[in-house]
Amino acid sequence: MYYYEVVLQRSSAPKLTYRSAEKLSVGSIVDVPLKSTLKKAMIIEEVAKPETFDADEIESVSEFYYSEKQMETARFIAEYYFSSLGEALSLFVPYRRLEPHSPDSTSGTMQEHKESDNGVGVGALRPVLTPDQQKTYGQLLQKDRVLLFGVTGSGKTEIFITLMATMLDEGKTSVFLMPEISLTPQMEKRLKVYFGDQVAMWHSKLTRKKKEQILEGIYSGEVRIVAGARSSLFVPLKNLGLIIVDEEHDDSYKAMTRPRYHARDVAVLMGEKLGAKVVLASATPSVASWYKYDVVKLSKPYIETVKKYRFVGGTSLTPEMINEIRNNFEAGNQGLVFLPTRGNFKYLYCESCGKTHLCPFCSVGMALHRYHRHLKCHYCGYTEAIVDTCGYCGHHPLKSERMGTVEAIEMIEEQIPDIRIEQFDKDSITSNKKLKDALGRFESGERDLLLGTQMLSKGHDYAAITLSVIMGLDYILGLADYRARERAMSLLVQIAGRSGRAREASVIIQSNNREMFLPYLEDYEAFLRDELEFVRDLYPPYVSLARILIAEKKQEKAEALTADIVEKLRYFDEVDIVGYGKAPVERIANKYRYTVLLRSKKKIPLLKALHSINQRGIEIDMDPVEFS
DNA sequence: ATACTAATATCA
DNA sequence: GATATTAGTATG
Repeated sequence: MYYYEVVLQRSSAPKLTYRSAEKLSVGSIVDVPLKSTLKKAMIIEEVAKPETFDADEIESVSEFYYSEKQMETARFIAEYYFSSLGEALSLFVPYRRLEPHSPDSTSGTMQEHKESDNGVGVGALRPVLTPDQQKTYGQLLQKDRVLLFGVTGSGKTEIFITLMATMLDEGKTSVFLMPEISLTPQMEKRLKVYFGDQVAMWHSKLTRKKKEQILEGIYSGEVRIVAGARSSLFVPLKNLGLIIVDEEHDDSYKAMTRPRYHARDVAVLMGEKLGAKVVLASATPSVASWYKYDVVKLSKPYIETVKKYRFVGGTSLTPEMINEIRNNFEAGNQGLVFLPTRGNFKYLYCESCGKTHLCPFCSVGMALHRYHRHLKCHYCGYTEAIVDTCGYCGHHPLKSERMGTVEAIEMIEEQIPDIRIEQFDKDSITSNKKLKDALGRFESGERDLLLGTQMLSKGHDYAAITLSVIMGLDYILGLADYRARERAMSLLVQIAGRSGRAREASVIIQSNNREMFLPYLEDYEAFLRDELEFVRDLYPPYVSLARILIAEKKQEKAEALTADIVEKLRYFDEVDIVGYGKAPVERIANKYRYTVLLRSKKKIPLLKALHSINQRGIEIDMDPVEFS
């Protein structure tokens, strides 16, 4: 009789031990009886016969299994991102055994499976590259892990396609990550031209049927390129040669539910484990990746265009901005208006000098809590009375208002009666079809103005836009986030990049921090250099951050648990407690929320400290990107 | 996680 | 006193 420790699928339960008359391999997916039901479970380890209890028998063994590499990666994710192994493994789609009754062929690694040559004799179709693209492609070939820094419109996609074609010719498969499901249809069209049925689009919103079809293709070896959202990382491709992470700066790569992994970082890890090349790419790379990885630049835009930047003041749609929109409209051109998305909080900022009222201890914006009549730092919890006068220039009163998409549209329509506006935000774009329709109406010229939130910045190709209006950048700058500057800067460049693809364009930037943005408009590298100095010794990539979330029905309990955790953490002298207290969003789903923010120069001591205090009822977020 | 159990609140 | 809701605990 054999005994095995198993973890339950999608469960945070501890490891349990079951017995089997047959020898089974680690990674096998089995059905086990628990209480009165059957559960799916994964075999983790063979163990000796337990002495303190009688183990139940494994009910059945499925034809699916996790490879050693998948197991290793899942172990890492569970350890580093503080999930159970059962939860981490459940991210992956398992492999399928080739022969149903193969005698324990040990769980294969991804590389062990040699691809049967799928009748690709003529070599994969490739786009024609410009000399610049060709050169960049050559540079990428030489690196195992690299950040491709290419301005919008520089033709990164053709280079990706060429890389994937090369992989195909070598008998290797590729994964191509994009931050948003909404971006997949556009990319699908381009990829299909070159790869036909060898490419499949993958994301969590696919129907079960569709997923099964694609998996069938992957198992049979027909599908050799998987492109899509972050879950594409976990499909069972054999012989993986390349992982591309497009728009690598995008926070959507960080999972907001357990396991709270960062797909970009896991991609790098998997690349190392599997010996696959990893290419991160962005027109506005994250400061962290810029610091960590070798950079290859592709600077020459595909189509050279001229952009005129202009800064304007104010905090809402000013007559000046409406005039710009009107002029552009009357000249028969299309335009784009961005305003910052939702945001649960309002911050105090000075209309005169544009500065945000900051926490004296954290250099982040103090949030206005009107209900409590106070200001609060969302990092350390420091609170103070509401101030009314700007600490920098003495101007008063301070402003705290923002404008939403609906108000903006009403205001523009009122003053430019004939203009046709397409609303483009979370409220109006609730499905893929609506997205396609909205973009379709704009592209066909049925609409004159595209007005929306963050969605506008995400890599969609728009036709010949000649005017971009970017509102509320100061609001983003003032967010309680150590990357507020990075977010504002990247947003500005991304949105500006949507315009002027075909001809000269104007970019109107509403900000009182002209001097902050101006030096970097044509030189993002300079920004990255300066920003690295700005965060040195305080924030990533120089240190690691971790955030502990405590949520309890009873406030006293949450508070006590927080105090208890903080007390325990004081004994770890390599870990700084940046701050702790009520979470910015104090109550969600009837639970009182508290947070602790930690900082450490070294990962290992930080992980050790966190593992020592980990318990149910708390959530640990490694490398957090959100602080609400 | 989840089934099961004990403890406690709710209601007629 | 019976039933609904919540908190606690063990699961193999």
